[in-house]
Amino acid sequence: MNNSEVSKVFEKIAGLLELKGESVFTIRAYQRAARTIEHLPTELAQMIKEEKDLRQIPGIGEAISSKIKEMVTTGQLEYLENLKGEFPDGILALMDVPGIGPKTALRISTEMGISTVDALEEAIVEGRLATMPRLGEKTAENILRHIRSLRTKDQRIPIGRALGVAEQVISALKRACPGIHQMDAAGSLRRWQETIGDVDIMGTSDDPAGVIDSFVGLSMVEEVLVHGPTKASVVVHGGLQVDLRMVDDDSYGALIQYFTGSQQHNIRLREFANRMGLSLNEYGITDVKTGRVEKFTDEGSFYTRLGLQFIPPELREGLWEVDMATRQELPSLVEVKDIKGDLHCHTNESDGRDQLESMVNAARAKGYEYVAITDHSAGRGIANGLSEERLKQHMQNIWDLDRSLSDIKILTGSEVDIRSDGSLDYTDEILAQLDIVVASVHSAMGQEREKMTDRIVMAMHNPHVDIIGHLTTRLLGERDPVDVDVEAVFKTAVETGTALEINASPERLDLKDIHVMRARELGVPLIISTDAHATEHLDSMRFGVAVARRGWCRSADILNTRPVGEFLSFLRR
DNA sequence: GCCGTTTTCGGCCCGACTGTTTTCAGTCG
Repeated sequence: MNNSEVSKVFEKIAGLLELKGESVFTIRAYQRAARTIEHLPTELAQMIKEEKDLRQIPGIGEAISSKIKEMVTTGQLEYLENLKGEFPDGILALMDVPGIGPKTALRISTEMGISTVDALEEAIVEGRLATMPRLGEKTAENILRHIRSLRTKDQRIPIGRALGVAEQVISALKRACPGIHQMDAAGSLRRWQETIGDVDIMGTSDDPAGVIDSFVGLSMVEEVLVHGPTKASVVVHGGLQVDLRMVDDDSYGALIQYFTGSQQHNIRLREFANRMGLSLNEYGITDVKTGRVEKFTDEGSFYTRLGLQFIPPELREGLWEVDMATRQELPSLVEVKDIKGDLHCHTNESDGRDQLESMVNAARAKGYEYVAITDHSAGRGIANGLSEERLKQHMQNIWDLDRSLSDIKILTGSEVDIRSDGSLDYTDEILAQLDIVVASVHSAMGQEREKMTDRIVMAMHNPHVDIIGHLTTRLLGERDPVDVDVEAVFKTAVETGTALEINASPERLDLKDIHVMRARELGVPLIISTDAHATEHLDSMRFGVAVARRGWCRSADILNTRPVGEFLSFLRR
């Protein structure tokens, strides 16, 4: 069982314990464990293999630790099976509908004999649900709406799209309303989580009501859900929900802290504050004894008041960040401005849109010291991959351009296919002539775990391979990751000195955050590249940097923060 | 069920909204 499966089991247990009327603190303990495990960088199975004490993980004690061991070693959990037996089938599915909690689910199930969402929908349409005591028309209607929206819209959307929407909204409002003082996206977007449920925007202004009015009137707005004087919710084209909340300047710090979350981070922070005799909410910090409330115009002073180092939003997942901030031990995270070069770019010689010169000029405009041109190898026929002949000519063109420019070093490279048997798409002679070789999987993605792992490990043992591109080949919301033993790949990377790419394309984000965290722990060389297929894609670097930050990377953990000379000596090592 | 700069026992984040209600339970984030 992998971590996400274990996490889901604990979610289920929490749900069933709610139905059972178990202590809310027990329920909360399981929920917390589930969320923590979801964000854990290391596979629990790996930790057990290495005989690590699972109780080192925050929120995991004796009972949960032994349940994890049972699951990982036997593939099931007796406790869950027994618990399930106490309730009708399907009841957890009912609880997945927003608006239906344990109490309602139990009543629907026992009093009406309904155990599926479909049957529930039918009952509502026929008016049967509304006849139950304490469940009126409005409740029934509300549940129906949620059932239907669960079916019609994607739950979470990739961050690339959500960020685009948020930036459009913010810039449109700033243009329309000169009285805006501050305005930022909060929530999972500000934490740069890879998928986003809805967009939360906070702001302050001379004329909050005017800003709200402009917001609901934006051309991209399809439906207005709520429209009050300080808060509004809308649905924009594509079905994404956007909330805007306007507050007073002196509340802004506490508010954006609160709405940035995560919920788990806020809980940790509030527990910590409680031990200091302070109580936190979205309006400020209250001294419990005196009842005096302190307000904060910015988030930095909020954390400072608690005696904490500022915690970057990307770290706010409720793991160790609060503890480390108390000791001022949070790392200084890598930033976009630290990046000195992009190492994965395509031109129109293979499947890119723009010419070599354009791509290089775009990289120069970024102030990069180096850029690698890595068009596809021949095996990618569909991507207009380069034969050895064409590659040689392409290299010549790159050398010529490189000689004519003094402010940037252009590296000759290739994104070479790792074939299904682990061999590479170019001969070693050709690879040896390139400055940089990115090796990636583009085919036979359905291979079973062992074969896929061997295939990639074999490529890493080729001395010409510098970087493994987009390790899992996933496309967010479109294509699942391949099944690969990530731990084995990381160990090989350390042995062979092969770097792993954090592919910054917002469709990929591959490695993902928790993989980056684990890779960094193990000392895997990491680089961040955009995989640009057009000049504007070079802007995606910020997504890759965000993933690296979510993996707790400092600039020293990322190879392409090194100046050109140092980077070239890494390549020639 | 977890956890500790008061505690190995006795606490556990905090507030808002909604609906069917005469004071609140249920749900959500």
